[in-house]
Amino acid sequence: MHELQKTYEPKAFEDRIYRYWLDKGCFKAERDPQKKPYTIVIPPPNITGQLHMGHALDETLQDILIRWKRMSGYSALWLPGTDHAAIATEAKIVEAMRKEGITKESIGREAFMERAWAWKKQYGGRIVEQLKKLGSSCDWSRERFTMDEGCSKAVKDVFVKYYNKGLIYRGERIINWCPHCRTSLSDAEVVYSEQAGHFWHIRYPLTDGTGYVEIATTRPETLLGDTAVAVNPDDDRYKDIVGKTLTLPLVGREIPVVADEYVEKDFGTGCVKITPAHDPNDFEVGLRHGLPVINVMTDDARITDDYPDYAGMDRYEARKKIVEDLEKGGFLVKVDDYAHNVGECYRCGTTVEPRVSTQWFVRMKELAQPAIDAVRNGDTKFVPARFDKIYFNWLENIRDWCISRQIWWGHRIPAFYCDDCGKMTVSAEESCTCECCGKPMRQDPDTLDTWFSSALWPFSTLGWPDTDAEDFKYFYPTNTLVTGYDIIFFWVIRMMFSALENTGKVPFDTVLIHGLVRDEQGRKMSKSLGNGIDPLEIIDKYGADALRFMLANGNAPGNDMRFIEAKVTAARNFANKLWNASRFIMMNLPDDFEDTGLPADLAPEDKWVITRFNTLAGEVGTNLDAFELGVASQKIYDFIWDIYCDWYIELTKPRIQAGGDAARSAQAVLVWVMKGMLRLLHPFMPYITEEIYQVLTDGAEPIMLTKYPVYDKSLDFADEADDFERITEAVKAIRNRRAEMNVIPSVKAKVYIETEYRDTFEKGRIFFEKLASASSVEIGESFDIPDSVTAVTTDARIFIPLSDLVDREKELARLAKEKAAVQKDIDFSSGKLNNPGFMSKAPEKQVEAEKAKLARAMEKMEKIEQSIAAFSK
RNA sequence: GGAAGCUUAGCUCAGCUGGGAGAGCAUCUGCCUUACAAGCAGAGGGUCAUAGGUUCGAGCCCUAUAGUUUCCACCA
Repeated sequence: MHELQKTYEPKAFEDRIYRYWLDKGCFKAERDPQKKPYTIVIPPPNITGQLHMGHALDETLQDILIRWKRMSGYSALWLPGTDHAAIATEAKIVEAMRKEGITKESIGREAFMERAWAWKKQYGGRIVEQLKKLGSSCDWSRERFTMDEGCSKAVKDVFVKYYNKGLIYRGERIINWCPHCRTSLSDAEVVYSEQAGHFWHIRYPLTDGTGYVEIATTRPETLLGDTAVAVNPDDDRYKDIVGKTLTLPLVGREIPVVADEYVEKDFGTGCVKITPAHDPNDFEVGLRHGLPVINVMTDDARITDDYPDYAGMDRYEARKKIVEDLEKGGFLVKVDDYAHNVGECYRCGTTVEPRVSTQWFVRMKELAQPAIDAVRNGDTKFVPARFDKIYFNWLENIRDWCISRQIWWGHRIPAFYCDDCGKMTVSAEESCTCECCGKPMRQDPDTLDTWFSSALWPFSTLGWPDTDAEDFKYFYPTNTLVTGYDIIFFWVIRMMFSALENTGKVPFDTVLIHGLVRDEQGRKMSKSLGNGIDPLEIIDKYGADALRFMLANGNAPGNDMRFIEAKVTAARNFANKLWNASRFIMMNLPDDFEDTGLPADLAPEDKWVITRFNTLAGEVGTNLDAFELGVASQKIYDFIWDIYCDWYIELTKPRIQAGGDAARSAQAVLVWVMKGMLRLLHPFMPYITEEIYQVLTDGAEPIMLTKYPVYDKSLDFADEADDFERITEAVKAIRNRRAEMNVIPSVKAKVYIETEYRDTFEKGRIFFEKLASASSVEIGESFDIPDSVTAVTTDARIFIPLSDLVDREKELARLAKEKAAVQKDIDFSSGKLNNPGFMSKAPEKQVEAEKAKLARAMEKMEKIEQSIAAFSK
């Protein structure tokens, strides 16, 4: 057995403890038929990622839950893994190659994939190692990756199944295009930000030469692809020109004027240029009116060769040139400043270009409905519940999901084409031969949206599509999904409908939503602001336990929190407090101490602390059941610091110093409560609790595999505990009086306690000496000690004869003030009890409580009045 | 345009199904009382944004208003 070192230094043991858990196989979940399963699948961090505060919060909450459930008798599985992060990873690799002067195209798909896998091998494990520093009790033997064999099989199977059911289709649609990543994006992958732009007003002349219409646009370069101008059918200004044609400036194309409800009469000029290939709304208008779709840009947003004057220019150069040319040609009417929202790629921030192209889509309507129903009928619930509104809102307005990406790193779309006859086959096979021509088919070059595979994560990681897989049968559906509100759209929704469609069950029963960790000023932590705080640095400085406690404590689910270093310091100080308390206990244990549980001969203070601990255990369980982790941790903190350290340890000191049987029973209770509170705290601060427990129990067993305390009726000594508080109340009253009068602790004074609870106070005699600086204690029915300091509690009048310090005037004034305060209590309580409404409508429990309160106040009032009378003599 | 959150002590935030407002930090006063100065004992500090309403009773429920943050939609 090693001893605890004098100061709390988390660095000295955290890594050692983590290895100890790994060596003992503590994280490994067994499929124990005797136990109930409890499963969490980790939101897989990107392999490109570095641990940030968001992860730290997310993992901490999951680890608290999984450790608590594991200690509560569940077969608890926390399944870890990583996400291949298609676009983000490909971007990193392309960037690395660029530095070497290589491009994707120059080395080809196969060589690129080799590089990508090598990159994954080298860096993909980095974030996993960082997770371990936090103390995450993941079952690493079950670690998965979204592109491993099993997950890839699940992806293919789902794709083929969806296709055969008509849930996946391929078609030419307008999609969000990132010219930098050169791929399509889903709606969820576009973020909007307001930007200062311009509104260019341009004249389009009527072909018959009878005039012109004026349109306004924020993107004049798209003029090249205009195939109509639309007006509102009810707009009298333009009634006559509907059906006529215009001559498109610079291009010379003849385009019709069409009438469409989409156009708002009162906005702009009431005339809208229609570019079906480069605007989602225009695309719809185009469909309604059978307009041609003319794509004017390449995949990197340059003008195509069809427009020689602008060919090869990027869209912003082209914009400039086109505006100049319009001006020269007399078509430009005016330019207004205009702030508008611009869509950007969520990965690289490049302005998205809406673009018509052939892509694969998931038909969402049929899939969305069961996902809506599952939350509506409570199969899955959000914590806090308000997030279901966001969920419903998104699902009810969902559009088809564009799942194909024009990148190479990811799951390749399992569709094959025959170049001879044009036949397409969708198949999970590696390769296909054309049914008609018997020739090898060419696989679709595109890959799938990274979220397509993460949507299957809760079941693909457990062995699905093999529905007989033991893990799948035992651990699925999972229980709690812990994630930030910012990825409800990306992930939670897609897991919901994917699980319902493929497994017939919801993927989890609860979604615990947390907020963002912001900086001290409340700003979002971001790379560009450079205000991010590295969790690893914090762990290095204060320990993982302090960071975890800070993240879990005093925060309500779903709310953002600020990262304030002082809060970590406070958590570290708490750990230090616990550390020192355990040192105190251990240095006072005899070498032959045998831990045989609670002794038979419990002192009043023992029953008091045991009762309070027992109550705490009950409350913590209730709070954890309700996912109120912050409330639970606060209660544990309060108990350890205020009850155990500040009171109970002090209360045991007389017995410890006395030695013998008294000391032995005190030691036994100290150890018993210490072990209990270490267990309660363990999910929050796993390292320090394990370290102390190991030393305290001489390495008998890991605390993380012991039983989590729950309320135990046989340990509830409520009446005796309440009785004991007459003593603590009196001690506090004496301390209070002494402090007010600036009497230092080394100045001892005799204490006379006048009370009807003489037995109670007799038992607490020693505490007045040790905790209230009493030189000696007299307990009696009635005292008359002139010129003494008085302290009054509900149950006692206490006289402290510090005659030279007593100022009668001040003392009387103080008593008068106290009297007024108690009088207020009496008025309040009797007011309530005299209120017929309260008496007839309030629950009986309330009425009884109020009566008891009044009785206590009356008792105290009587004592104050006695004291005033004595002083006034 | 639609939706949600927040507004509680100087600061950062808790406050469970409505029953006389709490913590940490900061401030002030004492104290090295041999587990802990990363500590101990005390103190001060709040018309719980505003205005109505429901209720015997409202920080908590309802309505409106103001400020603030965020999400969704996207009128060219």
